[in-house]
Amino acid sequence: MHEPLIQNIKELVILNEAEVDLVEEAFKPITLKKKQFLLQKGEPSNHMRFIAAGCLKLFEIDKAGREYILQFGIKGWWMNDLYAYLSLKPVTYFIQAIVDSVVLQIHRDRLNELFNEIHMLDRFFRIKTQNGYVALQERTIHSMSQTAEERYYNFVKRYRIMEQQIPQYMIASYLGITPEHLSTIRKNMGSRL
Amino acid sequence: MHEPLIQNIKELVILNEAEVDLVEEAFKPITLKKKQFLLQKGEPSNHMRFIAAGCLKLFEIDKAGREYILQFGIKGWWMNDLYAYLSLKPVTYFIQAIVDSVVLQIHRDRLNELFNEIHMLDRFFRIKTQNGYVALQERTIHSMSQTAEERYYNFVKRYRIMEQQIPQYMIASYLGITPEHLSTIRKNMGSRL
DNA sequence: AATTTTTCTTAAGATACCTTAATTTTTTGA
DNA sequence: TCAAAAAATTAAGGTATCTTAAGAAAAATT
Repeated sequence: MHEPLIQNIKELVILNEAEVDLVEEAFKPITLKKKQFLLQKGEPSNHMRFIAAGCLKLFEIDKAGREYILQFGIKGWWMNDLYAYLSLKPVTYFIQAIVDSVVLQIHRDRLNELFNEIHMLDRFFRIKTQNGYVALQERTIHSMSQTAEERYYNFVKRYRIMEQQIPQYMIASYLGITPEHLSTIRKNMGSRL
Repeated sequence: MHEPLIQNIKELVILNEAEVDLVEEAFKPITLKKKQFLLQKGEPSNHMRFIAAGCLKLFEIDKAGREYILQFGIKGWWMNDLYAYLSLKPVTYFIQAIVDSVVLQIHRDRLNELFNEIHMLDRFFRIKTQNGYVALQERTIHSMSQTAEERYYNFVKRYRIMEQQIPQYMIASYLGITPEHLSTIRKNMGSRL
């Protein structure tokens, strides 16, 4: 259950056995059925969350009821409404399982304790967040400089594994286009894919 | 010279006097004339950088020579091609002074030493990066869900201080629109501003 | 296997934003 | 203080993407 988490941490920092035990004890599993919500707008987000299995989406719904997907997550990814988590304010996003999933989560208070007990954990989250920031910055550049077709092509190339378990209309939302437009793009790309 | 930096760090974590001295010694000032480059595509980015005065932009230039501004920075902001800094690869972005500026910078090697000497520094950069991530995520959502006019209006409301020292065509680039379109938007907004 | 629900496709008309190009205004530097 | 450079405006025509609406295909449920 906890192996992917420990492996994920050990990719970036060194933990001794006692520390591994501390971490394993602190993270509790949550299982989610397809379409089940992990987080809904207005709730507090008191946990840091790691995806141990499955696939989830983090998204916003605007006043017109339109859904904007900020992030997909699969096994080995971290997912949260970080602003709500850090500020203790109610979340503005939703997190929902796209397929049956397992999430490991730790309460903010316990994680903050762990930061003092395991110095390397501060470092781990620093590096993780830095990497996430870099990826998001790249997405920002691409959303400004590339056409929808280019963005779709790059998404498929980069996230083949995800693409297979995610419906097309969600990918469209992630790319910032309508499902209808993505459909036309796919038709036009034809054999090039 | 170093006060804004120390203040910036002390907003988030506690440093004792010895640690303050260490930090002040480690960060070296660089002065930049308006339009001078701090970083150009292809160079390595071996320093973490803090803006002590002035205003700079971080941007990409695509094959067609078009400029896409990823970030503005003023006094009290951090600025870097984080990917290049972390990966040791050549930078893909440019950093250029918009007005005369002063930057405090520390070499990666020295900063990594400091992470071991001052545990709170790991935490400082973790929190800083988390905040940056949250801000970037919000920008992503807005670029998907808002019109150019809404984005401009929010930019002006949020970054009044910046807006005054930055030419309009750069703000257009940051917002992902053409200078011509921003001009029309301003005309249409008219008295509403 | 049949039915319902979800997802994907197609197409026509609408619109936000872009491109190009010329002109005006503002800022900079000699 | 004037000339040159940089920045902002205007406008016409073009294009990427959206909206709406309907139907087809695929997947889930009974």
